Amino acid sequence: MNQHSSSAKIPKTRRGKQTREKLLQAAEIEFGERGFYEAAISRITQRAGVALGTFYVYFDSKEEIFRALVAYMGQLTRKWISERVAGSPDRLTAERQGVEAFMDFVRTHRNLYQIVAEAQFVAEDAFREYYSVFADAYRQNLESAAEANEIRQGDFEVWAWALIGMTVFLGMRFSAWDQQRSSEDTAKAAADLISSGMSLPGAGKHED
Amino acid sequence: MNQHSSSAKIPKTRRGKQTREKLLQAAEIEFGERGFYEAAISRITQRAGVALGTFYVYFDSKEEIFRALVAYMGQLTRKWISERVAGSPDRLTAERQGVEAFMDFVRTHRNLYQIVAEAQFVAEDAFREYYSVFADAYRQNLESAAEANEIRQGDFEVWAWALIGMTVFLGMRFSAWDQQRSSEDTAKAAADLISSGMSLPGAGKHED
Amino acid sequence: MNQHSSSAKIPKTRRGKQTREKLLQAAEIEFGERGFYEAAISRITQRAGVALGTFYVYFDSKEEIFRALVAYMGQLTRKWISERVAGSPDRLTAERQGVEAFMDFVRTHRNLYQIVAEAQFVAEDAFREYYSVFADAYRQNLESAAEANEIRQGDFEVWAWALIGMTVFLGMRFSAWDQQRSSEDTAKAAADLISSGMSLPGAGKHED
Amino acid sequence: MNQHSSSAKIPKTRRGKQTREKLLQAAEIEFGERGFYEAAISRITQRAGVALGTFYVYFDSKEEIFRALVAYMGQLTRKWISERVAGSPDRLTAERQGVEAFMDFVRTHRNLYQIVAEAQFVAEDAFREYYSVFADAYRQNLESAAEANEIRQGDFEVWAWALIGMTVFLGMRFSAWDQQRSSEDTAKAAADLISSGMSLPGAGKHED
DNA sequence: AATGAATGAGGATTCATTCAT
DNA sequence: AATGAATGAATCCTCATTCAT
Repeated sequence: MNQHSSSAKIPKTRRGKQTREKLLQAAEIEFGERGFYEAAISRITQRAGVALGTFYVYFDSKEEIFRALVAYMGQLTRKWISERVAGSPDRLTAERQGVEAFMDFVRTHRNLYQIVAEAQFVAEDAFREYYSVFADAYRQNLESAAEANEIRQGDFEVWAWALIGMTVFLGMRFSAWDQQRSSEDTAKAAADLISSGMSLPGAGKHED
Repeated sequence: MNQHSSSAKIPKTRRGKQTREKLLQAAEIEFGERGFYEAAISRITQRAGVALGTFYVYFDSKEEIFRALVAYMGQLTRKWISERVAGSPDRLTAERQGVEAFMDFVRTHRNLYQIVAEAQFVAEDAFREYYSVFADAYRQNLESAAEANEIRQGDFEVWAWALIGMTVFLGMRFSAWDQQRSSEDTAKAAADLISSGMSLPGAGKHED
Repeated sequence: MNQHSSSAKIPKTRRGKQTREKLLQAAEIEFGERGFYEAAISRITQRAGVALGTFYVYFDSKEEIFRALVAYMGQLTRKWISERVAGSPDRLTAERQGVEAFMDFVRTHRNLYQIVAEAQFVAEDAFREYYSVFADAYRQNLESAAEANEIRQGDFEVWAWALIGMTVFLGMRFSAWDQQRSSEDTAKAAADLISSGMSLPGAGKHED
Repeated sequence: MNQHSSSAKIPKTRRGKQTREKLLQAAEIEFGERGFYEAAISRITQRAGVALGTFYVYFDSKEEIFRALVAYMGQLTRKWISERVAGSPDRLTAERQGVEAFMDFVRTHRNLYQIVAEAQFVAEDAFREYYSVFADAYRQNLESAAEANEIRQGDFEVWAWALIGMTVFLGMRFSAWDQQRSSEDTAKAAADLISSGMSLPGAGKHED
């Protein structure tokens, strides 16, 4: 199951597939550690244990493998989170679990987080794609939850992006920068804000 | 008012100050349009109308001027937002105005937004500084508001970063990527979420 | 009719011969369109519909197939021209027909012309061979014609090369570059010069 | 008088001009000896005694310096020939002197001849330009000569290209390939052909 | 202060050729 | 005969930085 998409140059033999995979793994490390611009193809091939030219047997350019990686990250992130969120009793619990899952994801895959973040500058379309997929799914979830009367109505398009931004920044601040707070704790505080808002308990809602 | 200054090489003559300013302005455009890595000092000096060597009269390196720019952006953003938020009757209104102000800031200074975002990879400390200043102020505001009984109690450290993340992503999505929605509209929806949360109106708060 | 052959690696099976032929044809296009240096073996094999490695079953190197092609061009050009010139009533008519034939050859086989011309740099010996064969034949024709009293005596060695040069440049200028003039017209003007020279009709010949 | 044209990147100091000139001279040797494709910028700069990067201070690319060289060759060739032909008593003598001059030019500047010839593949427009300038001048000379009654009327457009082709091939064959025949001798034989044609002395001219 | 020439390390990419299967 | 994966030398070009004037 060759997950990492690309264009042509698909290996036909088992050996080829293995080599491609080795390159992808090496690239993940190299890009994650040094960033796109400081990364060197030669270092990727060295890490992969193949000759420089071998890289170009499987990828057209440095940018192409980067994009392939971002797309792969998308799959990986979604899988990671959906597994962790699956089976939530309700939307609000799912929120908390989602934030926590993402924070743990960043802790576990710091490199991958770097790659996605830098895609904003290197391959903006891939970057947009990455988050748009999340946003779409998010919006649908919110709609479903509203229909199921688990949450109230709202502008879910905006909410989705707001929640993603919140999650990403919490992951950046409390997972990538330092890990002084537990993911669980942080997620709980975030879920509290999301579900109840900041206004005083007694205050009537929808006051605008 | 030489806003940008940072470390050494401070010009003494009036002419020197002008040249430095011209370089900073040129750098803002160049970095904003092409990003740090694709930007070239030679192009900055060309834009500024000075010789290549002149750059090194005022800055030690490419990174230094970039940092100076990020720091400057911090001042600019804070000024822009605080002006727009000043005089809010309450915290909740301030929230809405803050989001809207940031979104408009991104619309107006797209280049600057790029620079700050890329600082994450080029000058991480400057990037952290940029947001930490916001987060600290935010937390204090929340604390004050809670004391003034405008909002309820909460984990303001987390809330501050969550709110910043929301704002940044909404700015990215609905100001930088496309502007199909008005800032006002988007900010209102965000403020709605922030103040009241997603849970059903009737549901008792603080159920955890 | 394996016209192209040159040195080693001659295929024994029918299938082998076909493959070799396919490679030669693909090479003709590739070299003709892109020139020797910009041509790529991989593109030749792609065009031929075989794997990269297959190339080296039939040819030792890029240069070898190029030489084979130049030799083939020689045969082709001579055949084309001699057919068009055969049966000329006299040398002077043959001249005109020869120029015209070459010009049409260039129009019809623009790629081949490119290959021969570039051989000057890639395989100088093959290039010299190509033209020397023409020059030798040309000289002999002139000698025969002189003996048959169709033309006057002269330094046929030089004349032969001069006439070839004329023809090649006319083909280049008025067939390869643009075709604003008909081959017939151009050939007529050239033949006029060749047969009668530029000097005034009355002027005594052989004045030196 | 910076003869070698180019685009921008014009040196402003004396030192700069000298460096540019050194590069041009080194390039002439490198291109002449190895051809465009086998030539290496690094070898050019080595020969010129400057660092690799210095090349790009004065030229945008390998192709650009090559073009500059071809243009320069044009001036050089024209100057060489016109000096040698100046003062010819009549067109026919001028022809002989022209052929001889070109042949000697090739003997003396074998490298330059190579460069121009290869331009056909590397920079076709520069190549066309090179010969078109000659052809235009040639045609005008023939027209003037005809008006002065030194030669008869004819299709001078074609004649000009024919004469150039003749000259080039004689230069190639008897100056570049080997020098067994003297330029003088060869030119005389060529002039004989050009002025009187091949047809028998008695034969009426303009028989078509 | 300003200039602009010079530097050279660094890196992406191409491609002819080899070879195990 | 045919395949296609692997190789690595070769080369162009960029650009931050230095320095003499």
